[in-house]
Amino acid sequence: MQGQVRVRFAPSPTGYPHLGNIRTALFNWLFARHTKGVFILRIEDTDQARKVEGATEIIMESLKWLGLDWDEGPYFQSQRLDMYRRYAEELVNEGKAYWCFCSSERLDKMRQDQMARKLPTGYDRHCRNLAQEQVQATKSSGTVPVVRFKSPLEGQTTVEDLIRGEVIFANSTLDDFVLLKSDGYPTYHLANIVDDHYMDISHVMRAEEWLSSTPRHVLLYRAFGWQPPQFAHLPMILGPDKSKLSKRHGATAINEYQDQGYLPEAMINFLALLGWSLDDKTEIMTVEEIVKNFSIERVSKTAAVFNIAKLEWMNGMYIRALGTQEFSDRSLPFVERALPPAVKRPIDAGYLEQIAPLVQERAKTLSEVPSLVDFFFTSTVEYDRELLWGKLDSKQASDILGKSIAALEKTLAWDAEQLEAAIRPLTEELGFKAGPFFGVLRVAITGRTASPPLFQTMEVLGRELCLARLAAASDMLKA
RNA sequence: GGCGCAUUCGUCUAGGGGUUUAGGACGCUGCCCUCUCAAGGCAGAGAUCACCGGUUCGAAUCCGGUAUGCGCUACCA
Repeated sequence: MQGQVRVRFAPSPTGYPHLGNIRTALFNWLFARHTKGVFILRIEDTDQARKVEGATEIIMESLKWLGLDWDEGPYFQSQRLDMYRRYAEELVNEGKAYWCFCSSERLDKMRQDQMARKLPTGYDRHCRNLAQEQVQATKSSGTVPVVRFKSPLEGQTTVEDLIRGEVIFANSTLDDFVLLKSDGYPTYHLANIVDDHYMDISHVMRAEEWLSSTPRHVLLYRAFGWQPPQFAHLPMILGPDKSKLSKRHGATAINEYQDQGYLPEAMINFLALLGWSLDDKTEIMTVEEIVKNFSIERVSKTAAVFNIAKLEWMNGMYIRALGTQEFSDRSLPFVERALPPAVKRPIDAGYLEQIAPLVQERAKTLSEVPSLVDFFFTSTVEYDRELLWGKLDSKQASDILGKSIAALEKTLAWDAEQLEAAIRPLTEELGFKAGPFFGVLRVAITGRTASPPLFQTMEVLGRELCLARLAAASDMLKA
């Protein structure tokens, strides 16, 4: 299939995928979907030492959560060891690579030395020209070698980058990097090139940190006689201190955002805008719109600082756009998980749905919902009695409560309209403004000074609970 | 130290030589709405487009240099 776009997301399972990784996955996916191409998932598990148990599963779950479905894979490099070894040996046989027996001690010392003398660091090519017999002898003595690539000593290598243009590297700055490690695993460089070629990858879209090693990759393609794919190095995502985003910056793993109640659709929208833009004004977009409009030409060159305040805003926008039922359903697991243990389970979904419209526009994340709705579920509410009167005094609060209880006891239809009709006239009667007056009732009923509108809250809470809480407040003032 | 990339409001960004008194968004401030908190509406502050030279009638936009930031510099990816 000539001309078809084939891209891949190739994470290494050395940890949970963070925002930067996922943004890379997203851009690849967007490009594939936009071009009706193929999106491939490949797990680059060639580092046995840093491998993290369960990371592959989390990677796949995260992609699924966001709706980034892949068409092929997951492929695992650890299952293709023979192939990499074969290609490494092929290069050795052709004189384009060589066996290196240098111990890590020697390498360390060499590096220390170079740094101390302020010289560029890099392998000193000690084993580059070993005689055939020497290689055989050392091998049979039991020393396990690595395979190193024979980088050209002079000339330059040009990388064509779709985002950055032509980037030129002097070959003298490239050392003889390792292709095959002594444990039989390939390095990233080898496995990556072999796989990208073998999988017929048309575009390599990855983070900018890879730009420096791209000339090595170009050289490798050339050594194999293969056509390199097109490269596009994406701008990096930075923490507030402008350094590469990492665990140091707090929550960076994508699944933490899921736990914190961010919606996948908001996450996609936000991440898409980190390094890409549609125009000078459009920000809220559906995935379909993003897919339709995505292009590498509009990817920016400059690194972006991850701005969580804007993510929160955007998530709030998406939450408010949800239907009540949808919002309620998606909040349920969070409520189930975070409400006090005393609240009986399972949580009444129907009741939650009644509450939902009252809190929906007040939540920036789903994980805030439990703390917004808890007083609807507990039998009583707790608060400091001073809260009850606020700027008034306890005597006034006591009057307000007494009169309100009396009026409410006579109210038969317990809906917001009737409740307001019963209470509001009292404010004038007793000479208070509505604010402070309702404030007393609000604290008595919800236990807090900020809540959804009073009468709607009372309607949902029901006559019995409301009267009980008002009575409790009244008693509290007498005590 | 070497190599590479980048540089527009605090942050995300628009801008591809004259339409720019540099536009939008988040955040911030104020006002309106209002029973509180939100949401919403309106207004405002906030960028000598890193700096210095050059090209041009004209530069945020093109070209050099400098500075700063970041990345890479592993038998990690």
